[in-house]
Amino acid sequence: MKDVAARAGVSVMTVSRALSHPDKVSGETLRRVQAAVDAVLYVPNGLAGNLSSRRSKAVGVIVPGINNSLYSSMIEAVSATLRERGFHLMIADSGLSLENEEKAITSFLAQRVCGLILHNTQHTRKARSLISSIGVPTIEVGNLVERPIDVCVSYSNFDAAKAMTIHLGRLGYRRIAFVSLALSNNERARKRRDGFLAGIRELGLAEDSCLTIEAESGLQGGADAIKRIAKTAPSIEAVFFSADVMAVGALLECQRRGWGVPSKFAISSFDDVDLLRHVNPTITTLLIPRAEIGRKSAELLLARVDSQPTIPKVVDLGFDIIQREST
Amino acid sequence: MKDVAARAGVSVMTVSRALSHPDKVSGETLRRVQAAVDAVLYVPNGLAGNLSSRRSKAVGVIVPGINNSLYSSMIEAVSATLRERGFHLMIADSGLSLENEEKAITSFLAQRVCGLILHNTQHTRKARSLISSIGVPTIEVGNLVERPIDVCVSYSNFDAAKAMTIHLGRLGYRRIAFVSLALSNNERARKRRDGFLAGIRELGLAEDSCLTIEAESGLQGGADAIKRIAKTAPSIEAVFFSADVMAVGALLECQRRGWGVPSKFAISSFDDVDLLRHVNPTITTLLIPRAEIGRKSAELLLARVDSQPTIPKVVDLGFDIIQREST
DNA sequence: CTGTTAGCGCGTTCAC
DNA sequence: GTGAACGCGCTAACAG
Repeated sequence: MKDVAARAGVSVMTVSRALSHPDKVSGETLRRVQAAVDAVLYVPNGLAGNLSSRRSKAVGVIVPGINNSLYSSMIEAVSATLRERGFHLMIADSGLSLENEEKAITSFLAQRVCGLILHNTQHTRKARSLISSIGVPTIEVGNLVERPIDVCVSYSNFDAAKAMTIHLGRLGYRRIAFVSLALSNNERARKRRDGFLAGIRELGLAEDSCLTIEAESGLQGGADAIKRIAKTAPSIEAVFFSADVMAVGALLECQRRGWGVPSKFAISSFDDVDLLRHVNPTITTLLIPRAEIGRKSAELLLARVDSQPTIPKVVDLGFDIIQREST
Repeated sequence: MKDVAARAGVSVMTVSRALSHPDKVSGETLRRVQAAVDAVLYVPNGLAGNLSSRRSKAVGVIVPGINNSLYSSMIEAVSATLRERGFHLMIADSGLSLENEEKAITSFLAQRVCGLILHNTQHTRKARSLISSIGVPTIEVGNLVERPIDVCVSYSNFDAAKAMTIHLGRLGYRRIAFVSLALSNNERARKRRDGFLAGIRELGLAEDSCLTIEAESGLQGGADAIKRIAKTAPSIEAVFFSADVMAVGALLECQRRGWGVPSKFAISSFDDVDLLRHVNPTITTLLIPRAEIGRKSAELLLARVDSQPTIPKVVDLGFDIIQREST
């Protein structure tokens, strides 16, 4: 920056202003500075600027898995929103471990991110106290909580699972199975299970004619689950796969075995991934507004960073049921 | 840090040493410092440290799309490798636009990242000169180039497409169609097309009995492409979908129409996404070592950052052909 | 509109 | 083993 100042024949301060607040500088000076910047291929040192002004333009995002389209569609929306506003995106992968999340938070805080987006609503004690003692704006995503650290932007896993269960009941299915990811260490999965059970009760169905099982994620997990159900509970009429692409794995397994869908098993899923619209039959599912959650989170976070006044503490972005051929 | 020093009854310098080089400090002092750190919930300011030591621990990664499992599986591997070594990950999405890439590079350089990973081998002039004038270690990924800016870690799109084409020829298919993403603005797609044509020539097939078309990405793009081929070139025997999940979209469309695969159309794909193993028939494809590319890129980048001596300029991680039921 | 002064919070370099 | 001074590159707060 000194070089640029010398070359333009002005002070360092003027260069700084010309770059940060172009309107606070005369047109002539501005031109000279810009010419000098181009000549030297000057790249301002954002770190030094951050240190001096005591604020950074980096946002930290922590997700359970980067290579999972549900999270990455949210990240993409966050990324686009941040870029529009000139902010940077730092990403860490917690792999559903609270300890890893805590490490990532510590690491982000050490880099003085101006805000955090956490795809998780459970945290270690230390993580919570760190965030609140530093006072960094934080958006929690992935589940609706009543008392967020700061701000929560999400849909309700409980409500969504309950709504789908009731939807299946209204379609006439009375023996319904619920397949989820491992419940331990996964609050979202537990909330969905609770929503399912609430739906069963509200429908007035016999709880012992229904079923709750856990499965591995992925297509294989779904295929395994449907085989297990056929073997141990053949009277089941509908299966609600509450995560991931398990429903597709189950459908493909049914095709391999010549089992009709929905005649032998009706199938429903939780997220509207592209694939569900392309298989035969198309699969009934919930539409979770992942991209909108990302966009809204980033917007509210930046509003918090600008310390804009009243911001809602909890934003429920809802969900929709997409009825298709598989139910 | 001042607070910590006062609380521990030592100088700021001693605190700094206790945190960075614990072995250079007496056990007693170390204990007192750590107690003070815990008491104040002190989080060291990494930015200030970077500024002072003139190096940061952040790596910038630029991909054409965050929400694309081919890139995100690479990113995940990068993320894991960086975390092991205590480095941070910044991500930007260029959307296949060179202008956006240049902006992202400028932005990363301003944040003084210690290295760059670019999923792209074409860049604007300004981007190239910026990188080389700053001299920041840079890994290019996504296509094998002879003269990389710095280091290139990839597979060869040309060789892979050629190998698959020859594989199809050896299986007896003589009229082969090649479906790719839009060729403009996409060097990888062009290299694959060139590889296909080279394969056709090497097989000694009549070029006019073959076909090259462009399609939209995604399942729908594949479905549209196979319909177009059936209509305009029904004599085609095998279709090589050179990107994304188009092959699955095509297979599902064939199922809807009752067209046998491979009897009416043989189908092959480019990346071994999980789905290809689960549909009926399973789909022949290329295995591109995306995760290994990510891991290797991160490792070589960190080696460059540590200014380790001789590093290969071009690393070819190869590919494999996975023969399945669809061909 | 422009320049001057004084740090931002840490690491480096020397002394002690 | 420990501490004091200085500077990294920039910007906030004044003064001119």
